[in-house]
Amino acid sequence: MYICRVNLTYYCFKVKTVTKNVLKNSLKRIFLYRACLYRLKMMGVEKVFSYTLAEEAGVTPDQVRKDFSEFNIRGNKRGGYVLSDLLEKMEALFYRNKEHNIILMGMGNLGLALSKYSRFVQRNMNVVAAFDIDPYKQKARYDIPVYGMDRLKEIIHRFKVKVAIIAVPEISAQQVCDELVRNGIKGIINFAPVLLKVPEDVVINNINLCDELESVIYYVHNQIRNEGLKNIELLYGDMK
Amino acid sequence: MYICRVNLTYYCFKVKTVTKNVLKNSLKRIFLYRACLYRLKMMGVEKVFSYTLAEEAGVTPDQVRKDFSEFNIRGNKRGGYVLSDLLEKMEALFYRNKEHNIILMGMGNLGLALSKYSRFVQRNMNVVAAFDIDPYKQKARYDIPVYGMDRLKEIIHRFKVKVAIIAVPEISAQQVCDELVRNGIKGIINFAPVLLKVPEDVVINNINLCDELESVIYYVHNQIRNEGLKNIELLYGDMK
DNA sequence: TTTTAGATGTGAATATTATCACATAAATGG
DNA sequence: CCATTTATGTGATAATATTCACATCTAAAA
Repeated sequence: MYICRVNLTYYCFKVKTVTKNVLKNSLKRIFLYRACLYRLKMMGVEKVFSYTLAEEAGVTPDQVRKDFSEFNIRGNKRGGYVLSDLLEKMEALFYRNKEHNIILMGMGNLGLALSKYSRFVQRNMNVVAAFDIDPYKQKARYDIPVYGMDRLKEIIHRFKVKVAIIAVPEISAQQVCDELVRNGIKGIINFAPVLLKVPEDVVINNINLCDELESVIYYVHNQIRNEGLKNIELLYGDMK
Repeated sequence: MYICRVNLTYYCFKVKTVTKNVLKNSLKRIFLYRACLYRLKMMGVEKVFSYTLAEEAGVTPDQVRKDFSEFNIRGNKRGGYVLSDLLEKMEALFYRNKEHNIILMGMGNLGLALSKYSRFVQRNMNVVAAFDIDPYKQKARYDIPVYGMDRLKEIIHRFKVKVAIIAVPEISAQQVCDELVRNGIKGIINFAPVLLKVPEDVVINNINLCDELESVIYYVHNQIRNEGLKNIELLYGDMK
């Protein structure tokens, strides 16, 4: 437990050392829990227990409590968790209270769709500008301004942008990525179907739509279910 | 090792029992390896070793070999792997040789973008039709035909569709999902930010764009890097 | 107010996953 | 053609993640 003072106010900190993977896995489930909690909230639920949430999320109650423990999210002994409290703590985890400015690279089909995705705004994530090399797109009217790459540096600095979305064609993705990194971007969501090379201090989250679809096809074809049996038999065929 | 005969040809099968999670994790990495291999192929590489691929994918050589072993993908002792062979085997894994008909639910911003996503076609995944309740969209001209829900059953049967993409608003996602399941759909990619409830034999792959973005923001803000240090310190602040 | 029941939070135990290490096989060179 | 080198493939081992179990605390009941 550490105590420090900022502007006449004392803050009390707890320091916890965890391995990065523990955090990653827990974090993924925190997203899951949050989705469940919003659903339960809609249904009028005000208080949840670890087993309520576990049931909804398809995990064990222990896992829920352990995950909460990981992020220092605490409930009431015997009293479970107050749903609104839980959600508040989770939103705080994701810096929801602060505003985040994001830029969008590429105004093709996907970029256009993302630029209109209103949910980002609902969650304090503002797509402040898009960039595209097509001069026509720079002139056309969209929900957000579209610039050429020449104004990238200026916009990133003005809006203190740290995170970018890459929705450009595969062929130019790495080049765009390098340019972003050069201008101080620290986090990237990449929709281009390539693995981008970035320095160690830049976080990349790849979303490959084809891969996602193919993995579903694989599961369907091999009849691998989400629930039920734990072990499966694989057949490897070879013509003789 | 099992041997069976089909149409005068003998097939030799190897049966392997694995836990579902091992398969899931390995499969995810197989996608990763495949992406790396395509990059290496573009660079003119023809032969790879487990350590070449490991380096590219950011895993250990042992992991690569173990994963290959899981899916019975075999190389040449001392000779590494012939790149084109590897890719062929991987594509076969994903039933790339067969055609897959897919339907798209919802022709909003995201649905429209997905309907134009040409890469699906390149990988033998055909979006044969879209569905939207908006009569205007049913009349308008798109790259693929857009129908009302009344024709869902007919199309699914005609094209033997097993996999669907849900890109409808959150509010109607569960309803659409139920309708799909009722008509025999066994795999779903869901872009609506809700957790869909499905029977055990239906596979769901949720892609939540906000969550993905938020997780990047979380990593950036907490300076959690992808590489480097294995342990991190978390600070949990409370005002005193 | 005291007791009781019931849920949390977390160290300990178990299960799972990744790494190690080496037997094995193939290409190369003498 | 044999020795040697080198990369694969996979059991054995180490590391990691999940589940168990229980001490702890609190809300409700008596």
